[in-house]
Amino acid sequence: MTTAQHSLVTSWLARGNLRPTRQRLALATLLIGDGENRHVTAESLYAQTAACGEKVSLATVYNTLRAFCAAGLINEIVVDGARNYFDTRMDDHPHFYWEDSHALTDAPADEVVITSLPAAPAGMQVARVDVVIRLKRA
Amino acid sequence: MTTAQHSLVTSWLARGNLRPTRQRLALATLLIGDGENRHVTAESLYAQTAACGEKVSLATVYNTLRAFCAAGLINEIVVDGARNYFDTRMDDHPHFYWEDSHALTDAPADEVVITSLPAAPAGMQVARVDVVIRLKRA
DNA sequence: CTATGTGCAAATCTTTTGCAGGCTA
DNA sequence: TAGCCTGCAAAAGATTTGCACATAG
Repeated sequence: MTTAQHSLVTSWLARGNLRPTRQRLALATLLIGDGENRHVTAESLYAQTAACGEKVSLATVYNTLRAFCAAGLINEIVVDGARNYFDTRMDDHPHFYWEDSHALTDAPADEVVITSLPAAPAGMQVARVDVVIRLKRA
Repeated sequence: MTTAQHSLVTSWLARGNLRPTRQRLALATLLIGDGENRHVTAESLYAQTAACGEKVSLATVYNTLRAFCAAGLINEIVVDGARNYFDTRMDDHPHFYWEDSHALTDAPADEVVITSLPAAPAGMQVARVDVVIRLKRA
């Protein structure tokens, strides 16, 4: 981890009022360290920590992803009943879900245009509009 | 179950090449017996069978919903990592997901207009576009 | 009669939780 | 120091599966 990454990640955690522990720094660096958006599952992120030599328990990966989510630093995306995905990008945007590989990627937001949306039922408000474009092998 | 319902449900099962067993008839009647669209989970459907005196095991409810799905008679909708929902309506249409009650309902399809959609990546095709409008208490 | 379908209990898989010890502010 | 974190193992929930018995065609 470079010093530039370190301060980026540290301030990111600070924004969520989360203490910069070794484990959180490691996970946060994997998530946002290079400025790219990431789509991970607990398992995939856990595998990455192992791959780069960081020692973080699976339970902590789960707990930390939940903590990041509760702190408004990442988003949870539901596309597959078998596992939870988390997205480092916070704005409401469409996704591609690759059904054969179980991969989740961003879809170009400017190419998905929703012209109209029903009003929320009485007493309710729209929390978010999820658009998932499910892809299968042609 | 009226005779009209019986023939409706029987032909529905036949369309999926599924034998009309007592359990399947019971479940199918609850799902499409009155012509209305239903959104169920395995648990909710199981509870309904119990409520109307039909004896079907929970495992069979799970297996049967999977069978209906594989036969193209119902659709699986993913909106909540904790449980699977099934929709008796087969066309691609938007949903309201009530986050506080975990209920899933149809959203008026004509009020959700998607003007443009990105092309599927090379070698892929769009299987379905899921639109879920997540509602929270206002 | 033969292939399917069903029920039960056990197994699986992902995610959460209790608790003792460690670490940040 | 006080409170928040972490790790481990156990718990929890939803769903699937193995196997013996039942049933549709």
